[in-house]
Amino acid sequence: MARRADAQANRERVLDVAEDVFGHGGKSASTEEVARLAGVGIATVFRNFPTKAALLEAVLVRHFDRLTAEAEARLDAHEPAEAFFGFFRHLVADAAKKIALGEALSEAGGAADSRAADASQALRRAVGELLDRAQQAGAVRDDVELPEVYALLVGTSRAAAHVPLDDEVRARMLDIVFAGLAPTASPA
Amino acid sequence: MARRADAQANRERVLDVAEDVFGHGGKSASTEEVARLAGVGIATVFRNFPTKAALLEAVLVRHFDRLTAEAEARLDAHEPAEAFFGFFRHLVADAAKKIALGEALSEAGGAADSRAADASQALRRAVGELLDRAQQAGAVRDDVELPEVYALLVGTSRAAAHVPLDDEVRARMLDIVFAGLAPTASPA
DNA sequence: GTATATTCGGAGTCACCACTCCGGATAATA
DNA sequence: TATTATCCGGAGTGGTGACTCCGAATATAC
Repeated sequence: MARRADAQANRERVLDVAEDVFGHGGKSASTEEVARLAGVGIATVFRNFPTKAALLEAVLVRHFDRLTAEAEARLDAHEPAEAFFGFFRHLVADAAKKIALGEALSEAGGAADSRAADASQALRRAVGELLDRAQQAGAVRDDVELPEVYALLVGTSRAAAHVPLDDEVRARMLDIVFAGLAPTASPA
Repeated sequence: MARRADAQANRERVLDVAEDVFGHGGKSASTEEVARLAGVGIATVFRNFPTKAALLEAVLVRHFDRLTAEAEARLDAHEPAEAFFGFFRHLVADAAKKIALGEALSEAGGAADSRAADASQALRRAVGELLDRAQQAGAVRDDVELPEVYALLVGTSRAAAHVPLDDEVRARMLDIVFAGLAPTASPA
């Protein structure tokens, strides 16, 4: 019932800054830097997020949730092919700016118990939905399944995040993958 | 001129163990663990490799060199298509067991000055050669170039290294990429 | 304006890890 | 076997980074 306003604002600022810091330096970036850039003391960070892992998790959950929402929005707003390929491009471009996301995308699959794993699962389901629709629309080969598509999504994301890849090369890389997913590609 | 034999043996054992340790835990694995598993004192590790970075570099150079040799060998032993696609598969399967390799593949591009960067460049050139031959043989689209192919190689490697991907899914993932590289894929 | 419960900052603690030092051990030589 | 130059192990050092503690500060309630 006391100073709710500024405390809440601080929490959100920390989250925003953390997304940025971990986005640039990966998860090995230090908590102190987050505090410094957020203009608060270290204690404030730890008061809101009891652990560095908790902070990282909060960042990831928010990021995953946003991506899931984006996937669902595209499902409604676009035709199936555009929704699927457009989201693929969107996610990879996003990952290019957020190292931690790529790391998390792959590792969240392993970590069984956490909100981040849940959020990651939700995203995966959303991608599955996108894929289904694209296949029903005949824009993607029928014989591909989610695991390999998701692996490709993760892989291209990580490539984009770690290699200094200009936009053009990234686009060409994705075009190759998309050609491989297209139904007209070399009949088995 | 004195104890050459055991010192040399120790150095090699350390290198072997380091490849394993960094392969499993990535580059953040500790030097002490390398020493412990190699059955030597920490000092012995540092006597042979003055720095953790130097040890890591030695591991990577050796690994890159092996892969480059493998690429060149396949160029001689197989027809162009089999050489290219076979090596692609080989590298990704290798990376699945060596986390550090995937990390290094992507980062060695950035680090300008080091033997690891040189070795990485040599590997890249070998892949370029493989690609050229495959294109000349008509097994790969003419309009793709090395940067995007290499990015795909790095990305699929990282996906294989971090996601618990069974062999089958990995193969299906690669089949999609290969279909995208094939000349019969959707004409632009 | 005063009281008070909440939040703040940053110095302090602790664990970990890269790296060094040095007295002891040992392979090669004679 | 005795000698010795080389190599060895592991305790010690310094620095970094996650996390805690507590006195100061401040927003709200009266």
